[in-house]
Amino acid sequence: MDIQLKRGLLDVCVLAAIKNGDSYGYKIIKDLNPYIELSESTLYTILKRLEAASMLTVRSAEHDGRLRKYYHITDAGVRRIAEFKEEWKEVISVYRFVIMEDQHE
Amino acid sequence: MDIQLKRGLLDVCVLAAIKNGDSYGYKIIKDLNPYIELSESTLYTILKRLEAASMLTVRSAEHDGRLRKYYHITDAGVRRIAEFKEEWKEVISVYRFVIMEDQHE
DNA sequence: AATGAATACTTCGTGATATGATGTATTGCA
DNA sequence: TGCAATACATCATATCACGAAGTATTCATT
Repeated sequence: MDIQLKRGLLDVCVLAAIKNGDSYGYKIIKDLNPYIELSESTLYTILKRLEAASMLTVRSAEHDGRLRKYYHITDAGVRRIAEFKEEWKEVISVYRFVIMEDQHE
Repeated sequence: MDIQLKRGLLDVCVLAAIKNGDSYGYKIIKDLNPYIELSESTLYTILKRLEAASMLTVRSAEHDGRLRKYYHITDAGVRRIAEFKEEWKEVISVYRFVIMEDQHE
């Protein structure tokens, strides 16, 4: 997918990926993969950003000797998803404009 | 609208705005305004980018003593809109993922 | 035992890009 | 005379996705 189109979706995808149960970096990538591709560097950047914005909290845990950082969504994170859904109405309106102009031929 | 969401839409909006007839900067902003807001500096940056990518051509004309630069869409520009419509299917798939996770409560 | 793939997280540099600020210049209205 | 609207231009800045490179462990295969 076009990188510019991704920009508006990635943050919310990550929040959605942890909404129904805490998850960790590697798993989030695997879970999102069928819908949207993102690299590790991208994901960890996003996780840090969302943490700084208090949209998720982190807890470290050891699993089979390996470190895992579990991410938990906050109320602000849940609200962010709700906002996204609201904004989507505007996105659809913009999409319709493009289609309308395109089919005007 | 969230700036990140805009990023994937602006270029195509500008192309759509000139698809059915050449237009100029100031008019493009007014025409797009009901659907998506963008400032002059943003628009002129986009127009330059699209011109560099051969998605539109420019022609200067004088109108009431004032300079106007009319922008004309190229075949590549038309193709860009078609590509956008294809990519939109992926966007919808991502949106559905977010909704699905959100309503999982 | 050794090798490599998979798991798991981290940091850094880079390029793309939307936007505010600022500037120039003309037209038209109050 | 002054101000809003029209019309285009440039610059600096902040945000962000991503590749590259690194560290370290587990597990299956040879």
